[in-house]
Amino acid sequence: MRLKPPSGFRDFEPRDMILRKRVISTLENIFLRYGFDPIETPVIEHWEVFEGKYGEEAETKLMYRFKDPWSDKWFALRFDLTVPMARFFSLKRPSLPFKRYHIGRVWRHERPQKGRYREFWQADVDTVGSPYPEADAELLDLSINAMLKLGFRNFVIKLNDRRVLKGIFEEELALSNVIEVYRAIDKLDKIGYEGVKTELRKIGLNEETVNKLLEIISKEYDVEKNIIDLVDQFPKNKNVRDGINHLSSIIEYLGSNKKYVTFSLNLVRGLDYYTGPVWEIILKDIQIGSVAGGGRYDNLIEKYAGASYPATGISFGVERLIDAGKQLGLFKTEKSTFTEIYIISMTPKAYKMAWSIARELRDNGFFVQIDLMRRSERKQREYASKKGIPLTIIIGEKELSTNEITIYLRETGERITAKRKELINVLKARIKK
RNA sequence: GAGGGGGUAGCUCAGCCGGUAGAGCGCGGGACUGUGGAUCCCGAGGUCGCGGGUUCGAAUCCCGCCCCCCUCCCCA
Repeated sequence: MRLKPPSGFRDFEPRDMILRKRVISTLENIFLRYGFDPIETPVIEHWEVFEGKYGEEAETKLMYRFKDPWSDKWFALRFDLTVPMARFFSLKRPSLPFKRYHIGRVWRHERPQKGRYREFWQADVDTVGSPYPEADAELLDLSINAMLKLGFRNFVIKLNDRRVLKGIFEEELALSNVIEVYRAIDKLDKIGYEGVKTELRKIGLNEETVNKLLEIISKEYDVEKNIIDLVDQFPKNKNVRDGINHLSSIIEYLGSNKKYVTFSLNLVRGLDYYTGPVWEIILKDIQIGSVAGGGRYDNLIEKYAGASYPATGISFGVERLIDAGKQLGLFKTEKSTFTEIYIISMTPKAYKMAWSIARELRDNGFFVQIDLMRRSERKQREYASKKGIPLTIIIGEKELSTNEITIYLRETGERITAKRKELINVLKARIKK
């Protein structure tokens, strides 16, 4: 019997879960501040729901799909949370704008490596109904706040627009194999200009086109002013103009937060459903890929709903945030229990008193443990301190006779004596509830 | 799918010019009899990834397979 989970799947110990829950609730709290509400959808969907949404490679190689042996129907595990949301929206037709978040697992059958798993959590935030840049800007603003709240400082949001790419490469340069070209320029950060040059030649572009292309993508475009240059370069192209205008508006709404944003003509993103602005959050100090990604997908929902609904969203990669935060020393997995109080009993008689105190404390909302192993007082104390339980209560003959309780605070080594009747209040002063 | 590294106790690993297994941590218990995350003692736990070959004898040498990690690809 193999006890290890399948490749790319993981078990989480309490110490892992305590950190995960903290990260997730931080994100959730930010989402709520911007007025997004939670939904849940099933982990599997009918295959047809996913068909034609993500692109060829995702569908043929990366999705977990299977034929249900009982019904003979094709199903698949969800690949992201955006497409299930689109289905959900089309079924329920909530009022607009529909602002929802969804934190849950998704599955991708890729080769696992650092920061990449086959089962991982996404924290996805989307707005349906608004075609305007303010909806995109709100998500970027939210993202910046979320990153800051988690403790990240040195990050950048790379921003681009699919229409700009389309206008320049498909219309102006009339390239036929754009997908390959996009892939090549997407690698710019990794392999540099010379690397991209080699890739483009490999694709079969002539030298003139290669040079022109490199000239365009190698320019540093300032998010406020110089992106307008692009419009000047292609004055008659509507897609370029629309894209740039949209991006300019987003930047304007961001105000001082625009310092976290950079215009990246080499940002492409793989998923097929994006139609306008796209973005990715990159950590500068750490090589882990992007920790979040998203964009506008104005045509996706129409495939389910019949009518057109513009939408935009972003997904945070929970494991990447955690892995990166751990590596940067922002997060620690030292806590292995939520328990706040351990009650040590010295004798069987004292154990009865300990039991009744435990009940009282639990009734008052404290997280309490008491010995269940009939262990010695010494072993109970060892257990409490090994688990990192911050507060210990000791019950022995002395307490039984005087009706006073001894409280030991592990971190400071401080000892407090409290009358039995005042115990709850003394504890409440020490542990915020 | 391609390349690299690795699989020995729950974890991290040592042992590998062949003589059927060790450490540290962890885990369980005890001494210490009330404020000690201490110290000391004892103990449990391993088909040395799987199968075959060479050999009197294989964790160690040879072959095949499986799995894990890293990189590429792609992405969160």
